[in-house]
Amino acid sequence: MISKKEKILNTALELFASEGYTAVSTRRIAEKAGVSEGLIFRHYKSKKGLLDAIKVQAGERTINLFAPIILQADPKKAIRMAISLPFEIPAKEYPFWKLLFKLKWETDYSEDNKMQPLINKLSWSFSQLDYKSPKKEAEILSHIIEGISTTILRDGKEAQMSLKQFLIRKYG
Amino acid sequence: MISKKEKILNTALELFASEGYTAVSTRRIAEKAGVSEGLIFRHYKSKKGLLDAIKVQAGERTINLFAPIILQADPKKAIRMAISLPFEIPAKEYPFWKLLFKLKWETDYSEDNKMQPLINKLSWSFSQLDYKSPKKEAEILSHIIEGISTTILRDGKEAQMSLKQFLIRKYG
DNA sequence: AACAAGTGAGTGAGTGATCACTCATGTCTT
DNA sequence: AAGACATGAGTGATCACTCACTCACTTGTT
Repeated sequence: MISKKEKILNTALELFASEGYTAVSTRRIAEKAGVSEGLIFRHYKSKKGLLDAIKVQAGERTINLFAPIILQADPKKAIRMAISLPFEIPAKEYPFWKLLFKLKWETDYSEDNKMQPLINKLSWSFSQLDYKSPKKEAEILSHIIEGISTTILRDGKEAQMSLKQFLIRKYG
Repeated sequence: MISKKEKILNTALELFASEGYTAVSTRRIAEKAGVSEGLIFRHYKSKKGLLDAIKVQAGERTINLFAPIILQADPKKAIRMAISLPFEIPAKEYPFWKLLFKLKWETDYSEDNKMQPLINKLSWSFSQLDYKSPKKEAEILSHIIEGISTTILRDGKEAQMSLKQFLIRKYG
């Protein structure tokens, strides 16, 4: 059984992702979620509070996504997993990650870089494999992964599959 | 002498870039630009029309930015110029490019990929230099350039300078 | 040269619609 | 009965946009 509180959060997430935070009214969220508008403010104080709750969830989901890579002891495997990461995201979660990528451009949210733990792990991996500049290699690969993620979120993963193989060969 | 019409466009550009399209009211644009609110609608029919005018300018500026690279006959030089691109943008133009990067995530704008001409040129360059998979190399480098651009627009270019040198060595 | 007629940039009070948010009230569950 | 959950009409504020109007300036006529 999914609670009305969760229903509100999921609906807001979906609408914010596709149309943007300011463009979506609390009335529309309530209608689409099948609850009264007042209930939004009972559970999440304000519209901003609703967004904050989504951001908290975003942080948790990001950690969960990175966890298996961070914990991977084999540097080669860690790099392969990082490259595969954008392809592992199920399509039904696309709205969620789209919203995260949008939020990167909001002034008060860009500060804490969610990618940093992954970059650190990649840096460690390249270091283990005796790359000359592991830190720079890690930064570059993280840019590539982020770029591929962006493309996948916009156009789907199919067209990017061959690029994945190319990267795994290149870094393998 | 800068016309009021231009003043409106520049002010809207600045506010849209820093706070987002929907978050900025036409009243605030008028106040900051030092014109009446009505004038906005005389020159640009609607708020959406104002955004469209900015998008047209964006397309022109992007072409101008890529032009010297596209025209470069030496493939090595073309690649170096592409890598240097994010560092050549003057700080006063940051709001403009920030807005462009934000707009990438708006549903009706993401379709036409402004980067494609640059990717094609890079692909040609790698081909000239006998890379095995010039197309994929070009896609990857374009992701790196876009990632560096994003970082520079958010945090400034200083911290990225060493990465630029690293890339030029790598691809040189 | 003088003046009437016309043009369009520019104004700002005013419009209905919609915004985030409140609160008196109703309906469950125990 | 009582407290938590839930409602939706109502609130002032703000939204994008309109419109009647002014005024500096150009154009046509004599």
